[in-house]
Amino acid sequence: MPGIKEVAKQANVSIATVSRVLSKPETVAKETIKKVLAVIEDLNYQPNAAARQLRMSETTTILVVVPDITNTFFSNVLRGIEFVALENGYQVLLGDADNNAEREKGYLSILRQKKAAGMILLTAGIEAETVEEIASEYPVVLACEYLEGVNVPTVSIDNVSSARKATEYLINLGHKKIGFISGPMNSVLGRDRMKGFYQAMAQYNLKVEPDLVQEGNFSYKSGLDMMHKLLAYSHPPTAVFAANDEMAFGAINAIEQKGLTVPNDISVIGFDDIQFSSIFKPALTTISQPTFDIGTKAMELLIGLMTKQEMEKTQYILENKLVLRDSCYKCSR
Amino acid sequence: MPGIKEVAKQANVSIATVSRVLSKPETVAKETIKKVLAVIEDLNYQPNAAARQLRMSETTTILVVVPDITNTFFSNVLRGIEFVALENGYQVLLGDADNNAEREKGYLSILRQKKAAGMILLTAGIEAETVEEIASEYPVVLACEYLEGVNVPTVSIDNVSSARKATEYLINLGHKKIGFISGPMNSVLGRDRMKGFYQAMAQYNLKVEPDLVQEGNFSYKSGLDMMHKLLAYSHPPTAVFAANDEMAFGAINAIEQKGLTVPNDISVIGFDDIQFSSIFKPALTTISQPTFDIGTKAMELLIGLMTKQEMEKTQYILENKLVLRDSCYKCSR
DNA sequence: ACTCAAAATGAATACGTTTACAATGCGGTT
DNA sequence: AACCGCATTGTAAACGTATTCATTTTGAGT
Repeated sequence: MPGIKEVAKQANVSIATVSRVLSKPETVAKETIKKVLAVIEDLNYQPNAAARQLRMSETTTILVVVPDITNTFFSNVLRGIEFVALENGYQVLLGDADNNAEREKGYLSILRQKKAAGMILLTAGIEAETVEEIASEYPVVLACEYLEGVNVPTVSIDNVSSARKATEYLINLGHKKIGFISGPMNSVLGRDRMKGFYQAMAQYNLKVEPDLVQEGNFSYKSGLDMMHKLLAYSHPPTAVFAANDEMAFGAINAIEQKGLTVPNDISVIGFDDIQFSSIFKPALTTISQPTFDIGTKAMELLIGLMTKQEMEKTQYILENKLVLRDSCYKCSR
Repeated sequence: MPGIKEVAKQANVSIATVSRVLSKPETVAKETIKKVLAVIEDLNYQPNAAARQLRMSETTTILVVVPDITNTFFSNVLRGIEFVALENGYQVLLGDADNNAEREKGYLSILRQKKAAGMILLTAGIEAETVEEIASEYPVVLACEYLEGVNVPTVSIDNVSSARKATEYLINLGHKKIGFISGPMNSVLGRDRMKGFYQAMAQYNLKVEPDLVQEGNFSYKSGLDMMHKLLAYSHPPTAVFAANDEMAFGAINAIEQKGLTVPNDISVIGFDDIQFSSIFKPALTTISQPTFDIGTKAMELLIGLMTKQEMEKTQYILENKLVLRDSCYKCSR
């Protein structure tokens, strides 16, 4: 409630001095600083953010757009972002796109209104060119997804090679008939992981049967449904690669509903290594992403952009690893 | 980039009319509106949020403080909040307290700087009196937790009676030696749920053995550890009530690690009904909270406070229900 | 054609800061 | 004594918008 001029009056100085005490203390006499600080403390004065922002034309808020806040994978990245944001005096504005490209687009106005100084996109439901256009005007970094040919600072893992790695693991276990439950084809993530699957199969001269590739939408239910579809074929796969963990859980439960067991009858591998993957039974073999690190790195990158620092590098591919647990086993057939 | 005066110049009107076109269109001629709107469209003009906020001394941002963004229980509430926030033109600023009261306190300055018009607390790590003090100065609503004797608008479930209900269910199944894995005693949630447990036991004249009550911290690992402790006693319980689902998972996995099965050897009931509870095996019997609704209701309440509407009611206790799944069974001993 | 109320517009101010610039005071140098 | 440089402080102007008040335009009624 009290403004800077109230402080100035009580401290018997000009408002300029008060302002300086807060932002450039080295230019004001120690004696005065002490006096002013005392009044500030006394009145519990806090500078008005809007006024400061207007004057300086810069804000300390940034926007993070998440496809689904409920997914622990994303919320972990978010945690990383918030962590370094806070450390550097930034606040994060949350935009839950709810898997809806239109809603995602709506958040862009926040940048235009200068309510946020920059943005981190945890997904790209919107078209690549729109992203590039926005990025040319405002500080933007892409996390989790790598957009081919788009020159926007990015931090992610290599989804293609990771998916290849997962598939190879299954192949090396002796599996030949391998099913794939993909993510939605309209997402980069979905397409990249599928690409990796095909690469691995081709590399080992294994034929991928179109019937054994089903498109899910990253949800538990789609994993369950698609697995049931796969099980209905005359020659079901001996191993299944699900493009994320939640779908893998669905697949496993579908298999068990049919009276079969994982990994003895069918092996299942997932992707992401969310929290529950190690709690689930059987514990899920999966690709682990450094979610927290993706978040911190993305935020560091964004800070670099916003403060116009010279950047040695703007594309980061973080390491991921295959974590071996109990849901895969050697092929017995 | 273009300001209101650029629009004014190109439309050949004063900045006042441009402003009016945006905020009070009914006071300006249709002809002019069309002209101005065209220029706005053309220049892709967006009003500067900081300037507007400074002039009107009100912002459309609200702050939500979450104890742990990673917990799907809270992220679901958050989703509800964001949903109605967006619908009403508000943005939500995220504060992840990371289960740290100090960090939680730090977010209060955001209110003082007027960066946010109000706040929703999804937890109360800070003391009740601090909350009340803040609430007397700014619009604040409490969600998820009910603070005894604190007159702050609240939406939650009745944790005490729900915990009682869960315990009663176990008792009616014939269990007498019932263990309890509590939440942390420094949280209201933890204390309330324990209170319910004791009430039910007392009501049925069952003795609660101090050894069978263990304090966890709502994490999977603490559930696992505490259950191992319970199993180590000479007369382990035949049923266990875990104060949240994650600890229940830990308990179940601990039981199975000992070669026992749930629910045949020991029944386990949880609390919250997070997403994973129906996926887990055995599917978890638990108390289901209307998380999304808690979020929407809390945000509606906050909007009411911020717009100074007359409120018929400021304390909401939402319904919860016991969802029966596969982790509990009749006592065989 | 003239009047007058109502409708539409413009000029000017305030919101609470930061900061460029000017003003002041002080000690030391010539 | 006059002057200079430096440290400290104050004055005033901006930032982009909303709004009060005054002014102009419009249109209906005579």
